[in-house]
Amino acid sequence: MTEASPAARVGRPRRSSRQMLEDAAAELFLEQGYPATSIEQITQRAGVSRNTFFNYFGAKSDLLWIDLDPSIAALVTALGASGSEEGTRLERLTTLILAVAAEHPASRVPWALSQVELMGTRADLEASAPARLLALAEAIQTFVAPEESEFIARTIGSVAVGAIAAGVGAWIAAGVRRDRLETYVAAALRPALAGFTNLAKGTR
Amino acid sequence: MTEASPAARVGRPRRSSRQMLEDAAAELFLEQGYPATSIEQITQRAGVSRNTFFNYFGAKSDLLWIDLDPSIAALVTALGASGSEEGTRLERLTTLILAVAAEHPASRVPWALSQVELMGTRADLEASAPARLLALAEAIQTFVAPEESEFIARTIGSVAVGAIAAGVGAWIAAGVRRDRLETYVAAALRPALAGFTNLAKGTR
DNA sequence: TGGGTTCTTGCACCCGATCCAAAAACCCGG
DNA sequence: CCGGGTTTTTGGATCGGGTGCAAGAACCCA
Repeated sequence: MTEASPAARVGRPRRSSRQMLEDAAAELFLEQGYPATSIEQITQRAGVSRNTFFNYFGAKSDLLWIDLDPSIAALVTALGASGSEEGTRLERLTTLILAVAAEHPASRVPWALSQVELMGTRADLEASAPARLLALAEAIQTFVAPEESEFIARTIGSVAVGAIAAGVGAWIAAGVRRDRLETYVAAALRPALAGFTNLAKGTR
Repeated sequence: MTEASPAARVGRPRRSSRQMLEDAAAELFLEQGYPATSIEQITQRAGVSRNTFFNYFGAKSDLLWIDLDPSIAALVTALGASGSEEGTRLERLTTLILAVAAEHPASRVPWALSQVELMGTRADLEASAPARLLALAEAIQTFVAPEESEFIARTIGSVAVGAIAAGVGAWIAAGVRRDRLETYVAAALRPALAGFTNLAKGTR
């Protein structure tokens, strides 16, 4: 996705181009729309070379996920780092997801998603979504894996991601008067995962 | 996705290029892998011009979905055409999905999916999946919309698609000794949708 | 002052995708 | 059997995202 910036304290320092690139891109996307804006235009406005863009972003579509990527990564690491506290992993899954959702800054509402039709981001947004969502699904799967069959673990991963996506989508679509993110995610996630409790005796 | 072929009985007849293109592509993907195979190579082996490819397929990645696209389309139309029989729409949703799954030919197991790592189809497969899955999610959403709130309808769409994907994935991964497709889809779909029944009094 | 390291840049290239105009192949009415 | 109307095929041109590479620039430290 996005190149990590190890902030090396040796060698040539980066020209702090990253933020400038993001800003230039946001401006141009608003002016002309996403598809009509070429990477060259972005780098031109930012005052750097075209290739420099790829030092900071792996793809043009990475710009669409600037607001969400940190929280997605946070959730993935949270799932990986969670020790064995009390409660079934399925219960703790919901808790963890909602906790990360609660920590997501209310200000960071992805313009690429809220203004899809205005900026024409849909196509690239769709194409670049699975890379994020599948990473999430896999993290969820391995998180619940110890207490579920492989098949059910995978299913929970897919289903949870679907629910999260629906929740986040509703949160974005709600407009400026929107409630807190956890509210939407919880409302979608709860019923989606309800059917997986006590599945031991049954379909498994 | 794939261009419709109205089979016009006037004008220049199509060379039966479509099947030839599919075959040539399948061969080349096996020989060299998907990313290493260019559209030009495919059309060359099929004996047609490069542009002809785009008369039959909207994108290279359409080749990856040859086996699944018909069933996806069938499900979408089935959801759209379903009159008002008995039972809640949520119940009929499962029935419809499983019916379409049951009609999917057992022979049509997408090689692009079963041989992901062998043929290197993952990246393009991911990028082209949402176009299909979102169409499905929307169809499901509008199907259950009359009996659910907008938010819950959307959530059901996302969650059901997640479950279906998990089921189909397991079906493909099961190898040649796989059971019938409906079995896997049912096992994933049932628990995923269970939590949405009798939601009227509660989270709604 | 001279490495070693990292960032930047230019250049070349590949490939998927789109657009357009011309030619080819067919059907049918006259 | 000849000449529109229609559709497919094709070639040519163009665009833009993405990759690879090698040279140079900017910095730190010894």
